[in-house]
Amino acid sequence: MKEGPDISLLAALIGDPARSNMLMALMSGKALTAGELAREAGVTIQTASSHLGKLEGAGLLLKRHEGRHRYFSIADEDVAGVLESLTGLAAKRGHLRTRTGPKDPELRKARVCYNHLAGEMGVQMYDNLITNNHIVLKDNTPLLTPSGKTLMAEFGVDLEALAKLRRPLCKSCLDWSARRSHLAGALGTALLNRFFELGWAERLENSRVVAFSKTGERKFSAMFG
Amino acid sequence: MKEGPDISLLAALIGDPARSNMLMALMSGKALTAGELAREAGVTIQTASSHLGKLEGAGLLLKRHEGRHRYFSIADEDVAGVLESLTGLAAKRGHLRTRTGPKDPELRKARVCYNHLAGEMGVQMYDNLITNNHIVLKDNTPLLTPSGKTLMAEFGVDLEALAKLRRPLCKSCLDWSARRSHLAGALGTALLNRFFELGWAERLENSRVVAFSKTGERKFSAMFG
DNA sequence: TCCAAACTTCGACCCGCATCGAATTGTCAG
DNA sequence: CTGACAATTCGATGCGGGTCGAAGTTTGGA
Repeated sequence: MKEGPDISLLAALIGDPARSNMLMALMSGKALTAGELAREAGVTIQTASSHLGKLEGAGLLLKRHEGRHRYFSIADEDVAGVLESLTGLAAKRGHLRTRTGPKDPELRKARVCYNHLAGEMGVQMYDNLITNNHIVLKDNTPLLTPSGKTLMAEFGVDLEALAKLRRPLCKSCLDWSARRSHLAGALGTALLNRFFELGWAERLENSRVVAFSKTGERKFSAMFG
Repeated sequence: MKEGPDISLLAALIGDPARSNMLMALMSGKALTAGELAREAGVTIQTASSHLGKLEGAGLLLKRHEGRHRYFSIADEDVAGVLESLTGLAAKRGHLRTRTGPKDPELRKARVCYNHLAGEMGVQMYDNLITNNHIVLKDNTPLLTPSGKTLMAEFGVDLEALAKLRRPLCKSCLDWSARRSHLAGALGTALLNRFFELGWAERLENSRVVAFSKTGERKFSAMFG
């Protein structure tokens, strides 16, 4: 009967409100300091430090020293995937947070998921890439076709640089708001960064919202609509 | 900051060892009584009843009355998906249960995942269906092609009956042991049941192991190898 | 060298909840 | 109706762990 991995350790870790708040804050993809995460979770810095130590010990977070700051970030995309799938189930079951902010509609439209674009616009882009045969799915992992590679090169994405990274180029990630998939992986990250570079969009402070400008959204639609 | 669903409730629910043991036992796909689940989790029946009430209240389990027994089962495939993804992460992080039984190799080879075939043979079957173009992936959801439909009909799967169900015909599910996808959904369930009907395999008591006979495995390989 | 800021460690408190005993309800068999 | 079994409810207990105050450690700046 006692077969397989033990999920209770990980789930209990995620199950504490202070820790889950920190994890959700880190789903913005940014690395945050212990102090920022403490404010985010609404606890003192001592408590936060204890939590962060446990999360790091379990392999859910990475810690990076920088001067007298300690920056924490989500360990990898597997962790991000588990958090998004849990978020999806919670949304479906109606377990919403008590204070739903006014930014909820913007979040559903376009937000950062760890390090790539999620929300309606993320799903739209992913669908468009597939229907235009720029990406094909093979055993659940998206693959860039030759036509996709030329498109990315024209758009200013350095595919050779991406290939040198250890990360997989393409991954799919389930969207909790749209309940559809969007593009993750190194390419997903590169595309989102390119949107920022081109001035199509910018990140709202202290939020996961990705705010597209009028012209930015028009160009996005022209390319992926 | 307080945006999106609250995952801490669900995660805390899964995070208790007794409850996670029950959930893992129910991942066999069978409906189990409160007493069986209590034995499985190693707690008294009163404690189990309390846990099961909470799990049902949160929408993770379904309760069915039958005489003086109450049968519990996983609520739906979304819940099963979250549990499998958590299991995958736990396995990768090495959070194994204390007492790993001798059946571990058999589990990795072929096991039941909620109600369909998982493990190496499950992945093998899924890969074969895709490479032979019996299933194509469209936006992460597998679709049965015409050639796939004739194959299933020849194999004795009543596709019309499956279409009448509310469940999606095909879904993909991430495998914690192989870290690849296998086939879930109504078709995945139907195929596994057909293997049992044909005598190719049978379930080991009190376990998720699917034991193929020699001839059963040979025929399976001839079809999906 | 001294101080301030960021963080960690230690220790104590205390709330929450898992756990089980006892009693209650419901169901089946005779 | 009675006894046996399955499960729920209630109440009491006890432990684990989240929380924060205070002290200690590391780093940066003056």
